[in-house]
Amino acid sequence: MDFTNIPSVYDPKNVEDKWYRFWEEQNFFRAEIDPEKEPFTIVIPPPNVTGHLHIGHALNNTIQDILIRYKRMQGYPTLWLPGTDHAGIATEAKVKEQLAEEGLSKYDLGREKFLERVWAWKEKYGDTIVNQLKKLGASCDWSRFRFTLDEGLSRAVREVFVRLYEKGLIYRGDYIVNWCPTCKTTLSDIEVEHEERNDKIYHVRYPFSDGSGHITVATTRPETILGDTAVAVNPEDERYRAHIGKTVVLPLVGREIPIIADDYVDMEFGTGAVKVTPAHDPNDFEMGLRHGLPVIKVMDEEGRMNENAGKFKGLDRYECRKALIRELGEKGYMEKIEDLTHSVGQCYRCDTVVEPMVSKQWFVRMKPLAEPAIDVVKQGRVKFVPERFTKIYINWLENIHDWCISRQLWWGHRIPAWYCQDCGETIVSRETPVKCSKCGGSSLEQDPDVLDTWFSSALWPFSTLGWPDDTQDLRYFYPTSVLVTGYDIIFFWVARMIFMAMEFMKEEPFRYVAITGLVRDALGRKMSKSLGNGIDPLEVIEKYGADTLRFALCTGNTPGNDIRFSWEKAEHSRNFANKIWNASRFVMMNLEGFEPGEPELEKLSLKDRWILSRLNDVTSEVTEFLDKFEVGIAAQKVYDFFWSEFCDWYIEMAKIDLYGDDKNAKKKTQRVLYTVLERVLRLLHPLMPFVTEEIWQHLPHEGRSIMVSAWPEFRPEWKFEDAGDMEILMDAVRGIRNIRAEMNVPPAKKARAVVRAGDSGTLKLLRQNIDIIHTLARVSETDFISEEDPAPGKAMSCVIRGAEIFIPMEGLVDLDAEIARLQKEKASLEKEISTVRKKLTNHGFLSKAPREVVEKERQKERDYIEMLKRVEERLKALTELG
RNA sequence: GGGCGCGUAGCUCAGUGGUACGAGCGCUUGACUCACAUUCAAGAGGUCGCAGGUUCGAUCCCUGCCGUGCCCA
Repeated sequence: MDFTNIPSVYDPKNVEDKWYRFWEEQNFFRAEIDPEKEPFTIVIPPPNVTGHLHIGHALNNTIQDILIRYKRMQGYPTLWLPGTDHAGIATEAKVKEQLAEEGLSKYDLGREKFLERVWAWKEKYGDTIVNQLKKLGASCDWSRFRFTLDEGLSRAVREVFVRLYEKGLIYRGDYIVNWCPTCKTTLSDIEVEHEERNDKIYHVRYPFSDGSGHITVATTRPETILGDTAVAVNPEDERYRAHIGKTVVLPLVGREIPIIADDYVDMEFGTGAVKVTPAHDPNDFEMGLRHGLPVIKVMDEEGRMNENAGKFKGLDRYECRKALIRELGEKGYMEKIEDLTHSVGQCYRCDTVVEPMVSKQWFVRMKPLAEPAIDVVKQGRVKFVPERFTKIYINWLENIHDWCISRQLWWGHRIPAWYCQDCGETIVSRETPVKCSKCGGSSLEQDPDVLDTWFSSALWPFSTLGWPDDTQDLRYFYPTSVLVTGYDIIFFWVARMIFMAMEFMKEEPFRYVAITGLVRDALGRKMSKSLGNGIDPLEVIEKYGADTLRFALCTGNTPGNDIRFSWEKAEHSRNFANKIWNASRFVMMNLEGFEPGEPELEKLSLKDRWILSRLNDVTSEVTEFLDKFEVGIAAQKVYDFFWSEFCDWYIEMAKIDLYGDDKNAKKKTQRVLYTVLERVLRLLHPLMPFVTEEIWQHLPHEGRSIMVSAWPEFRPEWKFEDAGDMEILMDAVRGIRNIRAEMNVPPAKKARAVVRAGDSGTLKLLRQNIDIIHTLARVSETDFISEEDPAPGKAMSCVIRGAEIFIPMEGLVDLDAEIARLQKEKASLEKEISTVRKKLTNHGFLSKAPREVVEKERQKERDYIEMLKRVEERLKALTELG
């Protein structure tokens, strides 16, 4: 076969789609149950169904695919279960935007029509992200694809809701919740983001009812004055003790409210007296409960003042604030206004300032559910990688509040609760009830709200495998092996999956949680639309290929740490893909007459033993690091080996045999080249699936695809004692190259060399492998002289372990320069010797350090002394010559 | 206020109780050498944040401090 027509630049276009199609057609992604074997399972963190692939997805899914491909090659029945999430708020927002362009609101359409629109939207865009994952090379089992709103998962959601309700772990009640006036829905506590803001704090006088003066309270939200039902002070506060029990008149409102004492009040903050608005502040709400205060809600769901706000009714909360400030000032109630920096809660979706509000909602009682979820992690049955996230997780669950799960949206799982219009009974049921279980009435109305999207994704690891049915998949693939996700959703998702799994499966949902960091831009900034600094992964794929994107995302990646991504980085990875391509091209071009087979051990030369030995090391290392989810280090190891050792050294040395006359040597070298290349391609496959497949299919191979070939293993017979001797030869080559470079010897001009070896071992080593030095250092011939022979006069020299090499320069030598160079080398050797000696004369070191370490130092000392001796002799000779 | 991460070559980051082996980019010098100029060769460049402690030995372990970023309250 003629390989010379293979282009010298790798072009991923066509190649990638071709192989993805091939893998799919061959059913390689499909997980098959094999009861004899232990499975390896990952469930995908389901992306938003109408979303598109961003760089964070690319990173996260690349890591999953690497682990899946690696384990698949190791022979595990491997399942990567894909799917998408209906993403209530986000999806509704998009469809609402679309409607707005037509001048419509979702209320204009009504629930049913609106949902039709959303489903249509989902049909249109739901495949986008799936196709993008395929572009990335994701080897998901698409036959098991799930969507959080599909029938099976919806059944799981209902089942969980009903069981928790029956157990008393889900309840409905009037509590303070976070309300987003833009999204017009409640939010759970973690959906509120706190941000420091520069604001004002208003000191307002509340006159005593008896006319004996006033008490001053401080607030950042004056509009809530309208809903105040008390003023609170700390019982220990001397300033106010006498006033406790009195009443004050609420400015502009006229309502008489009591002054109460409560430990919660911070005497140091503001004036030490606080207004209490149970309907619009979580702490005030608690205080209201303790003191039996009335709850007066003054705002509606759009953040406008309601009928309880009197003449302010209809004003937006901020307009109302302005109006109140003006009027309080005019009427002499405003004592002062100060600047204040405090943190303000905002909606994580739309950044609107969240309004705490009392409202009737559904909640999950968290304490009983949190405990097993804490225990399972403490017992190490679920392990976070890196470990430090364990503490964050446990700390959160230990301080958890009840979870508000009802959302005032239409897109989602409707709450399976019905209210009897006749008797007011609440019916929670798996099936839609036809009549009231209490009064038998048939006018039942289902709760209009839907569940928090995270409620359904919390069930993901088992609902996707068929739960609540006892399916084969569930029995075999659960618990899953590892969850790969970002630290930003540990609370949202990871914790919730764990407590739901402990409640319903009585077993952890996954053994490991591999945490990834954020992908930032080249300057370390978060990628964002507003900054315009985002990099579209599809653009990277389009330009450089998916392998390049994957590799670029892996290198320098440490679990749990943020990484930076830039086009430069992508280019470097592209170069690596091209390097693999060209090295493979070289091997293929030199396989003429190749007879497949293992390299015959007894025929191997030092360079062969060295590269096989290094391949062995790298195989172990890559395996070990992938097992620890350290894809960054694994990538680095295989990169270094491939580029620096295989390409820069072994291939260059292999040319000696390939282009030489010894047919046997050629045959042997072909086998080594092939073996190393083929195995390193397999090591690379999980990282760069496409280019490795493309090349592998061109190479002689057994099996249908590299993706289902066996993961390479350490081979004991490739462990060679003398492999390290290669380093001496490499030092010799580097030394001569160095001399040539310093003396500006043109690359085309071959040099002569004289070797003076100190011991027979080194002499033999150099003699046997002199062709390596000749080829790589461009030396035409070498004379070997003995210890007793004088060194060549006008020559440059380099000292390696056990020998020195001279390059006669025929009068071109700049003696002074050479002397200066040697003196520098002498000084550096002397420094080394002095540090080594310091250790070797230290009794503590000699008696306490491990013997190998001491012996290593001794050997070092011997080597350095010998090298120093040679340098000194050389210096002396040159000085005399000068 | 509590918790956590980071601080190593000009830049971006790896890394380990035993001389920092670092890597990429950048920089200097040379080469279109028959796989690759998306390349090859050679080189310069670091008190591994500061101060203590543990240890025969610490960049890597402990304590404090400084700078920086994040999470939670």
